This record gives sequence, C-alpha cells and structure tokens, in this order.
Amino acid sequence: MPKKPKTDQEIAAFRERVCEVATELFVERGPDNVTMRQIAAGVGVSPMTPYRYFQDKDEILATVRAAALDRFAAALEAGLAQGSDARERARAIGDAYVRFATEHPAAYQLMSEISQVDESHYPELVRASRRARETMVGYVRDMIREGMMDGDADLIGYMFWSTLHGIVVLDMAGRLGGEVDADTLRKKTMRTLLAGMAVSPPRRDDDSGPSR
Amino acid sequence: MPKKPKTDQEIAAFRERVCEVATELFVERGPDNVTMRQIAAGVGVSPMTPYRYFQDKDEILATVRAAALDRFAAALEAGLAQGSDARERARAIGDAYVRFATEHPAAYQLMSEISQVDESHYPELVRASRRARETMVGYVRDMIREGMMDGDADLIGYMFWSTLHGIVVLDMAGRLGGEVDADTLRKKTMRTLLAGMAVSPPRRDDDSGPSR
DNA sequence: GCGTTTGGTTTACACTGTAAGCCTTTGCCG
DNA sequence: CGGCAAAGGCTTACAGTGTAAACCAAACGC
Repeated sequence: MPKKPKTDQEIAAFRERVCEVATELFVERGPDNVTMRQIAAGVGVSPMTPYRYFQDKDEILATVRAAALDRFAAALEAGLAQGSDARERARAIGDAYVRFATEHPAAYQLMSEISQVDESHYPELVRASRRARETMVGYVRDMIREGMMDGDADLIGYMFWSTLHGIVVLDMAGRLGGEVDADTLRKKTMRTLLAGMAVSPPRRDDDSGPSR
Repeated sequence: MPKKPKTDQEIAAFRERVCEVATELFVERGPDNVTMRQIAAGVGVSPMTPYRYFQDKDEILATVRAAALDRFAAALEAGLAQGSDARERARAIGDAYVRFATEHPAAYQLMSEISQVDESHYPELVRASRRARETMVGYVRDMIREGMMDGDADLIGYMFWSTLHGIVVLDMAGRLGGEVDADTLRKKTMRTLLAGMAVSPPRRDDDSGPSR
C-alpha cells in the first residue's frame, strides 16, 4: 500500500549520496559551518528529507567520520601491501599515513576528532575505528613475527601511531612554526625510535635516508 | 562628557571576568555548546554587553585559548624549576605535561585545537603559543648545553613534544582502547627515544626494559 | 538648562536544527 | 472500479543562535 517502498539498496544509496555531499562540505567548510539545508540542497532534496534516513545531523557526521576512517585504513593497507620485507612495509605504512594526512587533511581531522559525543552509539564508527587501529597495530605483529623487533605488539604499535599522530597534528595546527619540517621530524623520530629498540640500526648517515 | 569612562584597569578586569565565565562554560559544555547569552548571564550582564569589549565570540574564544596556553606553559615551567639536574628536569617537564593534560583535559583540548580561524589575528594567542613552544624547546637546549645529548634543539624538542601530544590526544580520544595505558606508553616511548639518541639510558627500574 | 559622549540594554534579523503537519503517489482490498 | 492506508517528500513553524542597530540613562563641559 505504500507509495513505493524503497528497497534497502535504494536507501543505502541515498544515505551514501548524502554522505558524499556532506563530506565535501565538511571538508571545505569545517563540520560546524555546514548546515542541513546546504547538505539537502547539495543532494537536491528538501531540507527535511535527510531526516527520514538519518536520526540527526550527528548521525550524518558519525557516518562521514566512519567513512573517512575506512578510507584511511584502506590507504594504510594499500601501503602495506606493496612492501616486500618487513622493514620496507614499515616505511610504506608510515609514508601512507602521512600521505593520507597531508593529502586529505580535513578528512584526517574529521576522523581523529575528539568527539564529545558518545560514539559508542554509532556502531559503524566503532567498527571503522577498530579497523584502523587493527591495521596500525597489526603490522607490528608481523614485524615481531619476522624477528625485526620484539616486545608488546600493542604497545609498540601505539608508540608508532601516537608518534605519527602527534607530528601530523602539530604540523596541521601550525605549531611547528617555520623552524622544522614535518617530514624530517618524522624521519628523525622514527629513526631514533628504531635505534632505541635495538633493531639493527637503519644507517647512521644521519639526517636524510631513514631506513633502507 | 562621558558617562564614567572606564579605566584600562577596569576594562581589563571586565574582559578577565568574561574569560573566566567563558572558560568555565567552555570546559564543561564544549565551546560550541556555549552561547553568548549564557556567558553574559554568567557575568551578570546583558547579552550584548560583552560585544563592547570583544569583537565577537571568536575573540573571546581566542583569548580563552591564549589563557589556557599560558597556564599550560606556566605548569611546564613550574615543573622545570623543581628539577636539579638535566635528566630530572626532563622527567619533570614530561610529568608536568601529562599532568596538566589529564587534570585539565578540556583546557588542553581548547588550547591545542586545530583552529580553522586564522589565529594570526589574535596577537595574544600567538604570544602564548610562542611561549609554550619556547618552553617545550628551551629545556632541550639546556640539556644539550649540559652535554646530555646533542643535535638540533628545535628538532629534538619537537620530537618530544609531538610524542607527548600524540599520546595524550590518542588517549583522550579513547583510541588507546583498554589495551594499553597512556602512562606506560609514554614511559616506554620516552625511554626508547632516549636510548635511540644514545644518551645513557635513564634508569631501568620498571617494567619493560626497552634498550636492554 | 543644554548637547555630547559613553556604558549598557532592548529590539530586530537572518539563520540554525528539527518537530509536526500536509500533500501526493502508490498499491491492496472491497 | 472506489476507497483507503501508508509511505516519501515538502512546507510550515518554532525555539534558539550570533550579532547589527536603535535606544536609553548617566555623567560631564558649557
């Protein structure tokens, strides 16, 4: 009897479309400066229509963040895939990390935002979040398995992760000033960390080539 | 002819009062969820009155952020002051950093927020920002002077800074999961970094000996 | 008494997220 | 075929936002 019940397919497509538009707007204007009306207009629909498919604006934002996290995790995994030995993969994942952050700064900010919202209510978000975390930590497990280092995989993984995150965030916030460059900072830090873990030192030709 | 011109003293006091109220509200509700009307009510004044002493809400926020940065820098400096030798001071400043972040998480978030606003228009903010940065980097200069390590002070300072920041932020965002504790992560990372710099390892008193 | 300047309030407006009601299309059932 | 129920979407309506602009009262030099 209904008008023409939308198949789950279609509603998924609609949600997808909304998220695309929302992502674009969020990215270019910042999440706070984008309005429901703009999103709706972008989708070509009346301002209240999205409310049929999303609880509220927060759910849209959560979905967008989840998508960003997924793209991020995918980028890392892609980077990982193209390294042959463990050390190469380590460098590849680091590169992929900062490449994503520098190429999609808004997406990176979006996904790593400290949410005042209790995000446990958005299962998509926790899934995507877990995936990214697992990717970041998982390759350390591989490195350990291959004998490149040893210790607590979780701990070491978080060590690298927080290091990269700290550098990226500081850089984005402009807090590095002109004095240092994010990339040399990253290389220096990574090299120092590896050296500190008594992994066979990557090379001591110092400030340039990191691993290899 | 005027009504009773306020002395610079008084207007500074008023601004101060506004900032106090605003800080409290920002901290407990998040900057976006606090309104001009609330701030004004808290100060006990009509909603438009603050506009005589601040350009707009952003300027209030910038001022509050500057104050937070100042308190942060002060906390670091206080920590620094109470260490006798360089190594002790290094640990003291690290402790002060995370203590501030954990005791005043909202203030920390506030001050380290990625501002979409061009903050170069708020001189107070850039001054406070520079002060915090100088504190973070300056003690590295001391350590180098005292022969504890060598290299580029800026680079090394940022290395520690970004490390701490990354850990703190990841922890606050709940991205460390239950698996690792921020404090052990910090200690492990710091120890590894120091070891990697070939500084004589600080001590091997507790759990996971990294540098062996 | 003035006019004038200043601190502060009140009013007004454009814009936000979203609750609630209103059309309109579509099918099933009689 | 008529009716009707339900769903999609639109339109309206409202409380609340930041802030511009008009307004008011106090305080002084004249």
